[in-house]
Amino acid sequence: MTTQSALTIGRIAQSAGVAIDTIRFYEREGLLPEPRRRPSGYREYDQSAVSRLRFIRRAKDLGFTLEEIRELLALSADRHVGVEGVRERAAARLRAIDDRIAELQRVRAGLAELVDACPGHGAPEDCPILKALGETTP
Amino acid sequence: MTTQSALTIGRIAQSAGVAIDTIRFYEREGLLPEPRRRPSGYREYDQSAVSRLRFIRRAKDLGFTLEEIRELLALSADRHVGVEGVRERAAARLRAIDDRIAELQRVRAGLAELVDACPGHGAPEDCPILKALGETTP
DNA sequence: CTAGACCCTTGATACAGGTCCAGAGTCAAG
DNA sequence: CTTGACTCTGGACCTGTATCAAGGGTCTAG
Repeated sequence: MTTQSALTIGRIAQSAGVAIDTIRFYEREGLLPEPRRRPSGYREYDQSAVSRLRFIRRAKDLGFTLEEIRELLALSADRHVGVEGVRERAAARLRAIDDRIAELQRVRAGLAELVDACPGHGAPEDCPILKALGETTP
Repeated sequence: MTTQSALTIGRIAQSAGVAIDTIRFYEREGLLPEPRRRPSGYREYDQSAVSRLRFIRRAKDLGFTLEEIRELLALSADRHVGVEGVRERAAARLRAIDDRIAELQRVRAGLAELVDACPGHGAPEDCPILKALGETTP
């Protein structure tokens, strides 16, 4: 089903949509296993490397750090506690996102109030934004 | 009203709640004006330095970068276009926050769906989180 | 065979926003 | 005067996530 074609780093970079340097960087960082090498030293990949790169990209889009992704990858290979671990990490990430959203909404509310109250002209002393930031004029 | 007491860097660090090194860093970066010096070379501050440090801290809490804060500070000193500029920057920041919130909510929805669908046990092949990330088992 | 595209390694660089250190000088209290 | 806390400078270092360069070897199409 899967062709065991030998892919070069350039090819998998292309099909996964990441830079070649990034792939070598991920390898150094332990996110990608070290691939086979040709006698010349060229790295040789198969399709699974592309899958893994896509995994990484999507997880990054979900806001996981590379460190967390490393964990997820380790967990996903562990068929004992793997799935529980993965679900737990994902739930934790979800909570972190919720916290971040709440925080941003707080900040947003504060800032929106200031922007609304600011006439947009006049003396710096009368600007509620500057006032709220704690200054009148330096 | 305000005492013109000579404050050392340690004192203003204390009362503004930032590290001494950070103050020197802000000075180098042009966020704080260079203060007077004692003959010994010690920096001498007055209360306004504390205000400015608090300004910086609050603006940082609102998500402004140091670069943006530098701008805000420059604008706040400009009594011609100052207030308009400040209001505009604040409004831009508000829009950026809204964008970020929307993005996080998209991500959150995607992740929540996966977490809900994951049974939390069983084979990695059956975990929708891992599946969605593009892997079965490495 | 050759030209040009590709790949290798090592190490430097970038961004933001600091933090830490060494070695030396200064200040205030007792 | 001594002691301990404070400050000075200059520069190295940190995290995270890459990106780039130099100098060389390899592969493939024509």
